[in-house]
Amino acid sequence: MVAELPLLAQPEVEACCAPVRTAALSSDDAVELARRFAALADPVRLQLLSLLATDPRGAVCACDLVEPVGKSQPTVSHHLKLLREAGLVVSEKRGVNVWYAVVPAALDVLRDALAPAPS
Amino acid sequence: MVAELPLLAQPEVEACCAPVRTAALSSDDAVELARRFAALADPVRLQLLSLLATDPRGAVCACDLVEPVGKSQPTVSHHLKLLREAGLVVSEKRGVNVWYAVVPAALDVLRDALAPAPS
DNA sequence: GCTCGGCATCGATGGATGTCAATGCCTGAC
DNA sequence: GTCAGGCATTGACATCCATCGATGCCGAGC
Repeated sequence: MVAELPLLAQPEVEACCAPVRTAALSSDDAVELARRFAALADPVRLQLLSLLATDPRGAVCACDLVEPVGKSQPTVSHHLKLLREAGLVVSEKRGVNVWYAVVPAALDVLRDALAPAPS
Repeated sequence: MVAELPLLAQPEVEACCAPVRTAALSSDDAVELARRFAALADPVRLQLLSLLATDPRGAVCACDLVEPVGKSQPTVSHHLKLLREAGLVVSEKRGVNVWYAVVPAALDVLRDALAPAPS
């Protein structure tokens, strides 16, 4: 339904940690989950994610991400790197430009971690 | 199904911000959402939330929260304060002790913010 | 009154993080 | 080869944040 451009290849996303509300979190699981939520704990990164997730092309050129968030190019590049390291986005070089796309499955994992306990 | 003890009163929880994957986030919404996710971006706070959410009594005495997370009493108190300020937990004094309970609706709000865009 | 126990607050410290200017590295065009 | 543009990296700086010891406050019991 989209994509004149091929979408970026989606990586496998590993689940993580029992849902917070279902079982007591182990210390290791808590560290890992916190690391992932930390990627969402910045306004610039949330705006970037939102821009990527809502673009009808399914991906956005890095050159089109700087102006909307109102930060310098190095700062945007820095946040994109963090998002990439958190597995929330993927990137791909296309000629001179770099295109970014969200990894929906990675957001789903975080969503599941907040799911209510069964019954 | 629970509660010999009365559960803590649940406050109203205000929704916040269009879902990240549905519409482009405004700058203000992004700041507010980031503030809420920041409350989840720490292992100790996630463990505390998990302890509260999974306790069959629906609430836990602060005195029973220090040992499980392996941090000092002031540190635990500090994190509980942040969780309270983020609206993720509520507290109530019962005699000498203070009891804490999660606010499930507040976690649901964060979950909804990560919901996939409607088809 | 005094004392003890539970929790919050304060103050200090070390480490993580957001930001930007300057710079480096590629790639494509000429 | 040279040049220009796009993005990443570096270095520096300021700010925030997690942590803990010490201390304060308050309620219950004596």
